[in-house]
Amino acid sequence: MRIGELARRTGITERALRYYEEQGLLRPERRPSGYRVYGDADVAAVRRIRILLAAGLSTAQITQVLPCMLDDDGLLAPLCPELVSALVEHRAKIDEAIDELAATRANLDVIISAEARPT
DNA sequence: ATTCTAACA
DNA sequence: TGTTAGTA
Repeated sequence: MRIGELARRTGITERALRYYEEQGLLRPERRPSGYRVYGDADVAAVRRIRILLAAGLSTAQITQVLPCMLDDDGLLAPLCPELVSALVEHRAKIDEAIDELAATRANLDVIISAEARPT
């Protein structure tokens, strides 16, 4: 199938699909015309990519992580133990980000509650 | 009608 | 990422 059909079947824009290829996440074949040709397996591949992106992984990390992931019809499970620890570390990063945002929100609250009263 | 690359009021 | 221009 060409990019248009893959886009329809995955709900991902053609733009994003081409971007995934640039990042090495997909390696579609090329017709002599230059058109990309994807296989049925790519539909599942895109879903896996979306799951990993939604988990906050960068495209570079996804490229390395995908090879040691088990895809039990939609449910991704980390195989390599190194990957598990890497994901746990990623989770810690998220916790840090949450803390920083909470601090930022607290600073904003101080400003909001200090609203000037009419004189 | 579709897809491709490259580029950005 | 959207979008658009100019092609094949």
